[in-house]
Amino acid sequence: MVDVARRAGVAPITVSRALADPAWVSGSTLASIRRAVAETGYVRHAVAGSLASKTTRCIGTVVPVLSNSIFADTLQGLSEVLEVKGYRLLIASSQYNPLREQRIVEAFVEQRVDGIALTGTTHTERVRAMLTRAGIPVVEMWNLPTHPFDCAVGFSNFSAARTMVRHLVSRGYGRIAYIGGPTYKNDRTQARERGYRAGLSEAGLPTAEACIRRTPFEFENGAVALSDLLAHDSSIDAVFAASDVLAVGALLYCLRRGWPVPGKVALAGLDGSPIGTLITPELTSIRFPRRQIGARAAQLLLDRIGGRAAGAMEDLGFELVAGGSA
Amino acid sequence: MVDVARRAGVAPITVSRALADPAWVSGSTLASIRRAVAETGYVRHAVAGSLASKTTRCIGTVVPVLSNSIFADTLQGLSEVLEVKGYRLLIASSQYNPLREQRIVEAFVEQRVDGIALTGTTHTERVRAMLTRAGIPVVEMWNLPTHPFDCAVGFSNFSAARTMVRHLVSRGYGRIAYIGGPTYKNDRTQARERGYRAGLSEAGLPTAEACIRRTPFEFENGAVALSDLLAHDSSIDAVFAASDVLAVGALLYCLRRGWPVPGKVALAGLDGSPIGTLITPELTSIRFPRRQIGARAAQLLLDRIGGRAAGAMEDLGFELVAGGSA
DNA sequence: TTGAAAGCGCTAACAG
DNA sequence: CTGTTAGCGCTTTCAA
Repeated sequence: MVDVARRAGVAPITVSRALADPAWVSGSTLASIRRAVAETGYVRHAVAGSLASKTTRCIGTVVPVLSNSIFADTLQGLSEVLEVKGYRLLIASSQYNPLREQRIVEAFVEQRVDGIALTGTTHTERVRAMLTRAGIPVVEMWNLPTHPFDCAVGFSNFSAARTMVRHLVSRGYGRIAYIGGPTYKNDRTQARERGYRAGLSEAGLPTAEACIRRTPFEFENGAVALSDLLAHDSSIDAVFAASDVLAVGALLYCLRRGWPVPGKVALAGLDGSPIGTLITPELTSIRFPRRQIGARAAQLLLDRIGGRAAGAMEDLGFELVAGGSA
Repeated sequence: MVDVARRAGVAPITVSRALADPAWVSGSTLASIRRAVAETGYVRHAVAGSLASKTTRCIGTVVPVLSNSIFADTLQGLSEVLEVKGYRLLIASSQYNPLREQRIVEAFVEQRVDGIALTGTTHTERVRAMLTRAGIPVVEMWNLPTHPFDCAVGFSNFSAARTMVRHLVSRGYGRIAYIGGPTYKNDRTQARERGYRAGLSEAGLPTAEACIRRTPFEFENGAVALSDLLAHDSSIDAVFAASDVLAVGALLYCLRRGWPVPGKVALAGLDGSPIGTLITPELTSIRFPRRQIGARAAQLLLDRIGGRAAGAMEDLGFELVAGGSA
């Protein structure tokens, strides 16, 4: 920067200003600085800039996995909003492990990110302590926390699951099994499972542990779980999978076996993935504004960084999509 | 750090050493520093550290999109290898746009990343110039460059596509249409399309522009392209989609219409996505070591950072998976 | 094994 | 609109 300044015949701080906002310097000064930058191939040293300005214009985010496209949409929403404001998004995946999330958050705090977006509401004590102490704006996404950290944007995973069970009951299904994700330290899968149980019990239907499977979100696991459920209880007439990945896996399994759906067994999912609407029969599911969750999360962080009040909590809701699978 | 040092009764530099590598200080010193860190809640300031040490221990990577799980696997491979060595992965998506890639690379250089992993071999002149000038180790992934930058790891997209056409020809198909991705500034889709044409021409089959569709990688686009192809030429007996997303979309469309596959039309894809093996009929496709591409890319970057020679080029190959769809 | 001194390259604050 | 001064918080280098 000193070199550029010398060439342009100005002080370094003027180069700094010209680069930060061209409107801060006169037209002729800007032109000579631009020329000097081009001639020298100068590239701003953002690390030094951040140290001096005490701001990195970086936002960190933790998603469980990158391989599930539902989070990709949220990341897209986050990055679109942040990009416009000149913020950069640092993405990391926790593999559904709070300790990995903790390590990621530690790194984010060390890097002095200006804000953090977390997936879910399950975090270690140390994560809570570090973020509180560091005073970094935080937004929790994809579920509505009972003990919010700061801001949150998502929907009620509990209500979504219960709504689906109500729908299945209204369609006349009475033996509704459940395939969910692993519930260990996962607020969203826990809420969905509670929603399933609540839906059954309010319909006066029994919940049997034997009609519940918990398995990682992979297509094939949906198939395995379904086959296992039906092998153990042939009276099951509907299976609610708390994720479209599992539901699609189960549906493809039925098609492979030549079983009619919902003739042999009705199927329903949760997520509203694009593939669910293309498959035959169309998958009954629940759709969430996935990209919007990210976009609003970004906006809430920017608001907080801009000094606006904390504690915002936004429920973006969900929508049941009735397909032919149930 | 000064506070921590004072509490521990040592100089700041000793704290710095203890945090960087516990083996650099004596056991008792380490203990008192650890205590002081815990008492004060001190968190290392990585930005200041990077400025002083001229290394960020960050690697930047650019993928086209996050929503396609094929890149998620590569990112997983990258991050697993880097994590072990204490490097952090910065992820950004270019949306298949070289100018967006350029902006991302500019930001990476400003942040002084220690290495960069790019998807594909199509880059702007400015990207090449910046990276060369900055002397940052670079690895190109997913295709083998004719004019490599530095290192590369991938496979021949051309050969993969040609191999699939040969397979279809060997199965007796003679009117093979093609659904590919947009070829504008995309070396991989270009190579695949060339492979398709080469496969046809070496079999003595004509290539007709009317039998080619180019469309973004979305399930539904595969359906639209297939329906369009068949509407224009009912003699088509096989369709090769240069991506499983498009192929699965096309296959689901056939199932929706009640068309037998391959009875009505044979289908083949490219990518080896998990869903292709679960669908009925199983999708004929070509599988790549997606995670391995990332893992090797990371290792090549680490080697370069460690001072080892540049210019490594690794062909990780591919494997044809014959399913019932063709 | 530990410490003192000297920056890393930039921007905030204030002044003109 | 532009410049001067004084750090930001750490690590390198050299020395003890």
